[in-house]
Amino acid sequence: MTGSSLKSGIGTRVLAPTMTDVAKRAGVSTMTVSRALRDGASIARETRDRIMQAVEDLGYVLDQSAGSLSSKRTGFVAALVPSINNSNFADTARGLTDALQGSGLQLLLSYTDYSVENEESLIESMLRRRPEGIVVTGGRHTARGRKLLENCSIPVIETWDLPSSPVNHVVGFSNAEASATLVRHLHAKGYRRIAFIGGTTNRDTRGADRRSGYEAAMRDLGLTESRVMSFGTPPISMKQGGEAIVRLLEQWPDVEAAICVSDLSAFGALMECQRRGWKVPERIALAGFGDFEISGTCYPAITTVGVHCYDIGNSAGKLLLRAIEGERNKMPIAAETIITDYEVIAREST
Amino acid sequence: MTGSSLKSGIGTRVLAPTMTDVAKRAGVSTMTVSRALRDGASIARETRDRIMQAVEDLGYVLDQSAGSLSSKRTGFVAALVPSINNSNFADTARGLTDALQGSGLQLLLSYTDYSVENEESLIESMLRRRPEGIVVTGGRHTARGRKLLENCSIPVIETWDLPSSPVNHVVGFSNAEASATLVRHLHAKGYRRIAFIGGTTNRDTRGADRRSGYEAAMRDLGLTESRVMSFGTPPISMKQGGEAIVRLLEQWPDVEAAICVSDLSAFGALMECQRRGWKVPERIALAGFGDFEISGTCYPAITTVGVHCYDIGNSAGKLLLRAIEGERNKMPIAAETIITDYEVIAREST
DNA sequence: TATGCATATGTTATCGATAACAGCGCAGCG
DNA sequence: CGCTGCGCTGTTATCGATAACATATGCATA
Repeated sequence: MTGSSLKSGIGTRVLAPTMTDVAKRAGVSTMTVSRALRDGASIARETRDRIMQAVEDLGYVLDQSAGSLSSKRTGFVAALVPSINNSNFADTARGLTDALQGSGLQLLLSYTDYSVENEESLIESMLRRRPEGIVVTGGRHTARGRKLLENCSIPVIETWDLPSSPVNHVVGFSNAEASATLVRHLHAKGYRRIAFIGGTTNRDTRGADRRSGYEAAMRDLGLTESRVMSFGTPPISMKQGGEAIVRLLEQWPDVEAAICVSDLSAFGALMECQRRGWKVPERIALAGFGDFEISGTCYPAITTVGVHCYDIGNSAGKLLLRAIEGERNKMPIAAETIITDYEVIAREST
Repeated sequence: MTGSSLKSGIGTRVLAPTMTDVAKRAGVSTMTVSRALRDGASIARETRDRIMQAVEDLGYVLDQSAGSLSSKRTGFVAALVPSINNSNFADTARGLTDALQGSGLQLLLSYTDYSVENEESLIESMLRRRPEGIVVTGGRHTARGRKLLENCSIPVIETWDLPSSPVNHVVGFSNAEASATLVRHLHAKGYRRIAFIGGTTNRDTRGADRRSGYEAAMRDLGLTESRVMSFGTPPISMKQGGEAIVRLLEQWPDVEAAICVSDLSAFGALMECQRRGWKVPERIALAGFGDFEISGTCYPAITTVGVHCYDIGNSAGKLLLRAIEGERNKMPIAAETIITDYEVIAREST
C-alpha cells in the first residue's frame, strides 16, 4: 500500500526542560513556578509574568505524571466502549466529553472491540494510570475484570445496560425491554409473523438482550412461533444484514416484519430488498435499533428505537463528577442507578 | 430524559495498596516486587509465586505513573483525530491500535471535533502526560499547536495529508490530488458539467483540499465553469448532503454529476434524489469520498475514492514504533514521509 | 508602638515506583 | 581451597512535581 517513502532531516533532541529549569531562569523556587502554572494561588503579577516568559522561552510543558504523584490527582477519567466506529457509542463518548468540559478532567478513551477479554486488559491498563473514575459499557465483565472494578476504589459507572448486580453506579436502560416495546409496537400495527435478525454469538451482550427481549415479548403476545435469523459475528455489518434478510425470507417466506439488532443491519437489509425489488414495507417490514443518522435519512426511512446515546454519556459524566467530588471530600456518594428513556420511532419501513 | 433514579449502597473506600504493602506481605523488598511484576528479570519461581499471591490477596494494581517517573517511559502514545463518529478516522485508530499491539505501548485517543483550537489544547494536555509519541490528523495546526509539536522531543506523525513543511514524520496522501483524480475519472466517463458539494468553511481542511483539487482539475480539463455548492458546517451530515443536492439542482439545473466531500453527504444526496424520484445516475450522477461501508452497501452503490484509512493508521503505528525505538537507543531516525495509495472505485451511481 | 492578618515566596518532606549498584550464596573449575 | 561467575535479592538515590509548613514583608488596626 505504501506508494513511496522519503527520508530527510535529522533529529536534534535535547532533554526536555523541567520545572527547575524554569525556576532558575525566572529566579524563583520551583514551588512558585508550580503555583504560577495553576489556578488560584496568590502570585505577584510581575513574578507570574517572568515565569510565563521563562516557560515560553524554554518551551516548557508541565509534567503532569510527576505532579499527580504528589497531588494524588491524575486529572483524567477512563471510558471503555465496545467500538468507536459506526456506532452509538461515539455519541455516548461525546456526551461524556461535554459533561467533563471545564471540570479539569480529561477523558481517555479506549475500545474493547466487543470483547470482555479485551475489556479486562484495558481496565487493568487504565487503572494502572490511576484514573479518577471509570466508565464501562455494559454490565457483564470477566470475573477478574469485575474484581478489578470492585477493588479500584474510584467511582465506576456501567452504562447502556441495567445489570442485576451493578458494581457501583449505573446509567442505562433495559435492552430487552426496549426490544420488547418494539415488538409490541409492530404487533399493534397488525404484524404477527415477526422475525429477529442478529449475530450468531452473545459476544455483543446488548444485542443478545435485544434478542431475548424479542423472544419474551413474542411469547407474551401469544405468538409462539419465533423466527430468529442469526448471521455473522456481532456486531453485524450492513452487508451481513443484507445477507440475513435473504436467508430469512428463504427460510420463512411468510414472515411479515423483521427486527434487526441494529440500524446498520436493518439498513443493509433494506438496501438488499431494494436491489431485489422487494417492496418495504409491503413485502416485508423492517425495523432497526439505535436511531442512527442513517435510518432517518435513508429512503424509505427506517422504524427504530431511539435510545438517548448522548444523554447516557452526559448523565454518566455528570454523575461521575459528583462521585469524584464526593471522593475528594471523603464523602463518597451512594451508588446510583439512572434509567434513561427510549422510544419507538415509527417511520416508513413498517 | 432521566426516567428514574435509585440510590443504594454505601461507599467503603480504603487506601489503595502500594507496592510496599505487597512487599511486606510477601516478605521481600519492593524492588523484588517490581521485578516480579515485569518481564525478564531473574526471580526465583517460589518468590514470584509468593508475590503474585500477595498481589492477588491485596487486589494490588501497579501504579504506572509512579513507575514512569523513574523509568522515563510512560508506555503510551497519543492520537488525535477530528472525530470518532461515523468517520474514516475510527479505522485509522484501529490500524494504529493493531500496529501497537504487543509493543507494550497503549493508544490514548482523543478527538478534536475538527477544530484546531481544540487540537491545540489536546496536544498540550496529552504532552503533559508525556506520551512516547504522538499522531495527529492533518498538517495544519495553530501556531502554538505547531510549536508544541516541534518542541516536544518525541516522534510526531502527521496523517491524512501531505503537509508542505511537516513537523516530523508524515503518513498520508494528497486530498487535492485524490479529488482531482475523481474529477478526471468522471470526465473520462463523459461527464462535463460536474459540481462539488461541501461545507461552508475551511474548518475541515481535508474537505477544503478536496474542493481545491476539484477546482484545479476542472481548470486543467478546460471546464471553466466550476459549480461549488457550499452548505452546512463541516463535517456535513447526510441530511445536509440531501439539502445540498436540492439546492444544487435549483441553482444549476443542467449539472450532470456531483462530487460530494464525503460518502456521508453523497449518501444523503442519493436518498434525497430517490425520495424525489430523480434517477441516479441518469438525472444526476453522484460520487463520494472515503469509501465508507455505506457507499458499497446502498442502492445504487456510490462511486467513491477509496483511501486506505486502516493502512494510514497501521503504517503510522509501525513508523512510530521504529521512531520510538530510535529515541530509546539515542539513535533518532530521520524524518520520513510515507505516501499512501488511493483509488477511484466506480460503482452504480455514476 | 505593638499586634494581627493577608500576600507572596521559600524549604523540606513526600508521592510510588525504578535504575544502578552492591552483596550474598552456591556451583564449577583449576 | 580459593577464585570466578551467575542467579537472586536488597539498598540507596532519584525521577519531577506538589503538600504542608515556615518565613518575610507590608499595611491596617487597636
